Amino acid sequence: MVALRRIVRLFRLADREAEAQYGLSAAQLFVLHVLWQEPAMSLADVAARTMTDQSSVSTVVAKLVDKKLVTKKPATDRRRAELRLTAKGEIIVRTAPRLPQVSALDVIAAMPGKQRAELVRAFESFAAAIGANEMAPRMLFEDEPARPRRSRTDVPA
Amino acid sequence: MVALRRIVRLFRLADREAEAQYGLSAAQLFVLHVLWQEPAMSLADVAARTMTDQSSVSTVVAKLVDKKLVTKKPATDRRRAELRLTAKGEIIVRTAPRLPQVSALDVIAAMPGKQRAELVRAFESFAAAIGANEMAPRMLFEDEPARPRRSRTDVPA
DNA sequence: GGCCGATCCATGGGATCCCATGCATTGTCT
DNA sequence: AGACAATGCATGGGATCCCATGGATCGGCC
Repeated sequence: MVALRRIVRLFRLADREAEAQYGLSAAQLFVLHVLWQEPAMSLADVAARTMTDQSSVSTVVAKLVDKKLVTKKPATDRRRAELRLTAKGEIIVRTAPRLPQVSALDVIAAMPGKQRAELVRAFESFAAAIGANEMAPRMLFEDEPARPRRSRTDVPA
Repeated sequence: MVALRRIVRLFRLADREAEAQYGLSAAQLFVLHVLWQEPAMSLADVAARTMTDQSSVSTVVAKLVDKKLVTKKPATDRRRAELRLTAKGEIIVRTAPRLPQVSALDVIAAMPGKQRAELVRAFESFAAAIGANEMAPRMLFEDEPARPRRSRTDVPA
């Protein structure tokens, strides 16, 4: 369906204005935004909230720490790191152009309630119909049996 | 919105079964599917239909040609190449697991007409609301003024 | 305290994606 | 025929994404 493909592509071709002005990629800006909403108690927390893999977030966050936009403080559990915006990072989130993913939420919030409910219902029924919801629980920290560590022997047949 | 993010993630974590069995990535399988629907008169044609960049398609198609799943034949205009599936490629498209992007279309086709119309309308109004449609015309070969060749001086400010 | 399984994150490897650019080809104009 | 702008694709560079894995840390059990 063309509309869905366009949406996906828009999200992919995220605004380059932030990059031109601030030297930030869309992924970096998205992580900044996520931390602006709430600091994270771990990298895995960020990964869950951005719905990307831990290893991807590790790389992006490292760059943001380099740029002094994010601080990374060892937690009590020394395997973890607490992540929050620096003052500089906060200014950037406030002044940088909005990512499509972020401004889309504004569009939805501004919708009349009835229309918004319809839209949400349509999206959710579609996500259920194509099995997208079965991908999510692992990422959303819902109660789940521990997932076996990934290995070659666990590759689905 | 969670449902939409789940959908996007599902598409990203495309089925790994094809990869395990056939050594094909989701992108490769998607291109096979697109060529199965109709051979392409050029790489740009494939790029438009997959809504990805020409350079990405160039790489993916090169690999499919290597694997003898696609043939690449110079066209009359020697800048272009005509692409079509080999017999081997056709067998694979028929027997390989369906990509979520492809099976999603089946889900939609199987919907009752009223529900389908609602869903399509929801997606299209959302796409319009977030400006996704303004990204697309260039890719869809619609009549448009020629886009200037990309160069550093054309980077949006 | 020692052992072991579980967990967290950094890192490697590979693929894909985009933008930019070079080179070959084509079409148009003089 | 020659010049030039436009077009198509391969390729380089960089970023991100995922899976796999290693090393450090933690928690539970003996």
